[in-house]
Formats: sequence, structure tokens, C-alpha cells
Amino acid sequence: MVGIDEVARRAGVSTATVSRALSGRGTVSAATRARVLAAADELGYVVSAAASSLATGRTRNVGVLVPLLDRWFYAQVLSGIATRLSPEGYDLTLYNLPDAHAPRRDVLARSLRRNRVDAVIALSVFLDDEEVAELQRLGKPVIAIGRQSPQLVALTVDDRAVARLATAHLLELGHTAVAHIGESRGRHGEVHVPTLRRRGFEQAMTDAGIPVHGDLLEPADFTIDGGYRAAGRLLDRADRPTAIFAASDEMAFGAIFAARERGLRVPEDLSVVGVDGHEMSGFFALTTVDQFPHAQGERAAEAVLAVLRSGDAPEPASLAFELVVRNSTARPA
Amino acid sequence: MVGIDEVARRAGVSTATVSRALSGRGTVSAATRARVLAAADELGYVVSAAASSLATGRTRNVGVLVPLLDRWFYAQVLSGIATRLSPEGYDLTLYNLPDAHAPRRDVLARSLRRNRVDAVIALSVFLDDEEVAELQRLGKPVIAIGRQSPQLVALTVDDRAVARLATAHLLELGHTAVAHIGESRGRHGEVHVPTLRRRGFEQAMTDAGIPVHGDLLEPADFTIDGGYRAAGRLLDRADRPTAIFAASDEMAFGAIFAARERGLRVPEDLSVVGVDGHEMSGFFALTTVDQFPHAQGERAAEAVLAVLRSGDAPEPASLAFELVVRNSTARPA
DNA sequence: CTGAAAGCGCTTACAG
DNA sequence: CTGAAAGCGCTTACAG
Repeated sequence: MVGIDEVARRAGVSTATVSRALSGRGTVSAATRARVLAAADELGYVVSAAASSLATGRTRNVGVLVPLLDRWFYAQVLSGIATRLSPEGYDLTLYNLPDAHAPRRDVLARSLRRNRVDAVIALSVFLDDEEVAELQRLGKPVIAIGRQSPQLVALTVDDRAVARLATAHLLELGHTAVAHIGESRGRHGEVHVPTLRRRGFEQAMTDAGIPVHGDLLEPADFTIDGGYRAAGRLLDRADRPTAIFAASDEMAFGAIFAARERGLRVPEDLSVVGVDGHEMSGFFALTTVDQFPHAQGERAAEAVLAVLRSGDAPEPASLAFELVVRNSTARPA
Repeated sequence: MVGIDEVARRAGVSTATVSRALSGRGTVSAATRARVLAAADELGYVVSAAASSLATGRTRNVGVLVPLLDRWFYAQVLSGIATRLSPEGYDLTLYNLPDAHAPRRDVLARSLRRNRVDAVIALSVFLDDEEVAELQRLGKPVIAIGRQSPQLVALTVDDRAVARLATAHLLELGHTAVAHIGESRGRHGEVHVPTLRRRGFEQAMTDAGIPVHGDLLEPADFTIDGGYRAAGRLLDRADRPTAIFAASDEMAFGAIFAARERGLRVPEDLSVVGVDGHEMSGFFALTTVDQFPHAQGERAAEAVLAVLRSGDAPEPASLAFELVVRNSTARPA
């Protein structure tokens, strides 16, 4: 690899001047700059990340924390982030945060502290207070997607409103036996997305004068299979619901598979609504609340870039969502 | 951030000794080592990536080149890679290689040359000769997944064999009108996965004495929607096939949607086989050739770690695949 | 506008 | 087994 001194020699200037010409910081005469650029180009010089970042303290790298790499939603957001970071010359380093405590601490207390990133985007990871503190101790901008902790600045959709919108759609069609598939316990209080969706569901039902009893809430883990099994439990009951609001499209797909397996037609015998705007929702004719995950990633990347440029603290922001009505919902029979 | 000299002061030794004690390289007495470890732990010291990598030339970071972040297959492989890299203390930096020429050059000639990675895993990206040369000029180990260039060491499945296996399954069931959805042009010759799958299909058909005419080959772009449209074209013909071999599960899903839309039953009226082992293939009852993408990622990561440890050149290897028969295939009516 | 020099925070021969 | 010192390849006050 050719170094800065080779470029300096070829251009007949000092390394300081090469550095100034290439970075655009400091003043260099037009003629000198041109000579330096030509020399760098001819030699194929690229600045060494390690040397540059040791000298400046900046890395031009953003860390992204993801709970799972192979869920559609996260892949979408990640893709959105990469889309906006790459043209700005920023790299993206991935940190997979598993459920287990030990490896999580390893990522937060070790990997991230190696000083390899200028900022962190935390994607829907549920951090406990100690972990959040660890993250903030980095002294670097942190942007969360999805509310994860009261202490983290986040880009969020209004998850209660999302759930109310989906539920209200079913109620307006005339359904009264509406069940919800999602998280039913409230461990994470005011910042837990699945819990907020369940609360929004409950609120819409209550507002419509329909009491919500525990039977209408089936817990599932946001996978297709989880949705399939939860829906199976609901549909095998004597008093099965006529509509299901699933807290994610993948769980909604599972519900559709469960219905189909039982000879129930969607939407004639069962209406289903999801959340996300999954790429396959159109094929399933699934009515869903789209939350534009790719755009969420882009927004997060933009927020990070803005903070890095301005030095200002990041600001929380609210993300768009939209009900997309397709053919998985209809009036009850 | 606390530095090595603070640790040295606290432990009452030189920074050289701290470095040796922490890295395990060089000799340190047990007592000194214990004191250093304790001091480092108390201070929460973590070595600076930039300083360490400038001094050693090693980064403990692996670059992964991906064409698309939001395809299921790539997300799986990526997840497999991360799974194996993370416990070894290696970070993973993502480089998205789009189709356009300019940004690709930017990644290969700029980003990767910033010296931020010790090795590169290239995931199903089709590089032209110049790009491969650029990659090799890095002087770092490169492992490809999927055959991409004759010059790159790769982990590959035998794609012709995969296609023959899928096609033979349909032929054994008694189908003779078998169509293929995939890539139909052979730009990339001997190293292009879609082309190899098409050739395997043609070979199986020819071996069975069935001539393959162009009508049986419908090009598609490996997305669900592409498969849906390609299958639509096949199924709208007067002499529609009784079976379809799709070169990916996602295209197979699209084919199933296309059949369903036309009132054709799978497998009674149409048999469908895919390739990949997609997480949803079970729900679609799709017969497929599983190629275990998560395991492919793990294998690639292991190969990279082995090369990094031994200093030996990487070696090509062959990956497993397996026909999984489900309910999307049956004897023709 | 430009250069000499110090410094970023480590690692590693070298000497003892 | 341990320390002093040079060096990794840049950047940036400082001086001119």
C-alpha cells in the first residue's frame, strides 16, 4: 500500500500539504492541490483508516446494533441505513446483540469501546438500564430506532396509534370479536413496542365499548411460526374471533396459513391485519399498517450524519405510518 | 477513554508490559499479569482499535461484500458469518455493492483500501475481471461464497447438481412438460450460478430424452414478483407446463401465487420445486433443494478465521445441499 | 501558502 | 521477565 510520503515525494511537497490538499482542511494553492491530487491518483493512494483515525479521533464508521440479522424488518432498516451512509463515505460495522447477557456485555463493553465508530444506531434492541448506561458512556451520538429506553434519543412510530388504526379498521367493518396476536406481558412499560401495540389495541376496543378479556390476547414472538401457532390456538376455540390484529406482518402471514389449514377463508371467515408493510404482504393480499422500514433506516442514517456534522445533540423524531387496505379484511359474515 | 499508560501507572509497570500482558504475546510473570489484568479491569480499559491496528497492521475486522441487504438469502448468510466472527472478537463491516459501476469502484478502490479489514468475504457479487483484480490487489485473503470468478477462491454448492436433483425429482414423478424459471442468458459462463442451474436443468431433461426448447425457459430476477410474473407467462399458455423448477424459493413462492390466482391447484394441477430452503418454504409446503445459507455463512467465517490464523492461502470447498420433498410436487394429473 | 515537528495510542524488536 | 525507545501513517497547531 502506498503511503502519504510517496505521494508527497511525487508531488514535490511535504506530507502536511498532501494531507491538507486531500482532506480539504487548511489552505493549499490551486496549483499545488492539482499536483497532489494527480500524484495521489496516479499512485492509487488511499488514506489509512487507522492512521487517520488515530490522528483525528474520527473513524468515518457507524456502528449498527441489531438483535437479529435475519428478520425481514431489520434487513430492511439496515439496507436503508447503508443506502444513505455509503455515498457519504461512511462505513457500517454490524454488531449483533444476542439475547444472552454475556455476549451482549461483550459487545457493549468491549467491541464498541474499541473506538471503531463515530456514532451508533441501535435498532430495536431492548437494553436494560445498565446497558444503556454502558452505551452512553461511549460519549458518542446514539440514535435508536423504536423506543427502547427513556434515556435514548429515538426515531419512533406512534405504536399505540398504529394499533388503534389497525383495530379501528376492523371495528369499522363491523367486527366485535377481534383478537390480538403480539406480546401480552408488559415488562418494558412505556417503551416496549409490542406492549404499546397491545395497549393501542385495548384502547381502540374499549373506546368502541367492547371489553377486552385475556382470551383475546395471544402471545407470539413476531415470527411467522409464532403467529401461526397463536392463530391456531385462537381459531380452535369454540368462540373463535372473526378478526385478528397481528402486531407484525410475519405473524399475520402465520395467521393466514393457520386459517387456510382449517378450511377458513380469508377474509370471508376471518379478517387479518398486520403491521410493517412486508414485501410479501401484497401477495397475501394482507391489509397492513405500513411503517416503511427502509425509510426508517434512511432517516436514522441522516440523523446520525447531521449530528456528526453539526456536533449538536440528536433529536427525537416521529416516523410515518399508513393503513394499506387489501383483501384480507372484510365485513364479518 | 482510559489509555494504556493509565493502566501501566496503576499496575506499576511500563506500557510495554501492559501490552504484553493483555495480548498474551511475549512473556510476563504470572504476578505481573494478574496485576495488569486487575488494573485494566478496574479502569475499564479497552485497547484502541486505531492505535493497535496502526502498530500491528491487523484490524480484527472482516469486510463483507453484499449485493443486496434485504434479500432473505443474503441476510441468512450474513447472520451465519456474524455468528462465527463475533465470539472470536472480530467485527464485521458491511460493504453494499450496488449494480452501478461508479459506486462499486468506490467501494473496491476506496473503502476497502482504507485498510480497515483483515480479510474479505464476497457474497454472490458478480465482479468483472477488473474488479476482481482490484480486490486481489488488496493483498488480503478473499473468500467468495458462490462461484463468482475463476480467480477467486470460493465456497460453492454444485449448482448443476442442485438443478439436476430438482429436475430429476419432477421427472421421476412422471412430468414431461417441465419449465424452468431463472436466468436464461449465459453472460457469465462457467461461474454464473443462475446459468449453472439452467444448464443442470437442461442436462437432466436431455438425459431423460426430453428436448428443451426456449419456451420452457422463463427469465426472472430471483424475486417473488419476478417468479410470479414468469410463472404467469408460462401458465397462460395453451400448452402450459405441469411442473416448474424455479431457481430460488422466492421465485417458487411467486409461481405458487400465480397458480393460485388462476385457480390452479398445487400440486394437483402444477408441481413446483425451488432452491434455497427459505424459512417460509415449510408454510408453502414447497419442495426445495435446501442449501443451508446460514451454514454457508458460518463456513465462510471459519475459512476466513483459519486463513487469518495460519497465514495459509484459503482453499476452495464444496457446500452441502439436500432435496426436501414436501407437498408442492406430485404425479401429473 | 507551506514545512518541520509533535503527537495520536499502541506494539515490538532490542538491551539488560 | 521487563523497560526505554522507535515506529506504525497520518494530522495539525505553530512558525515562517
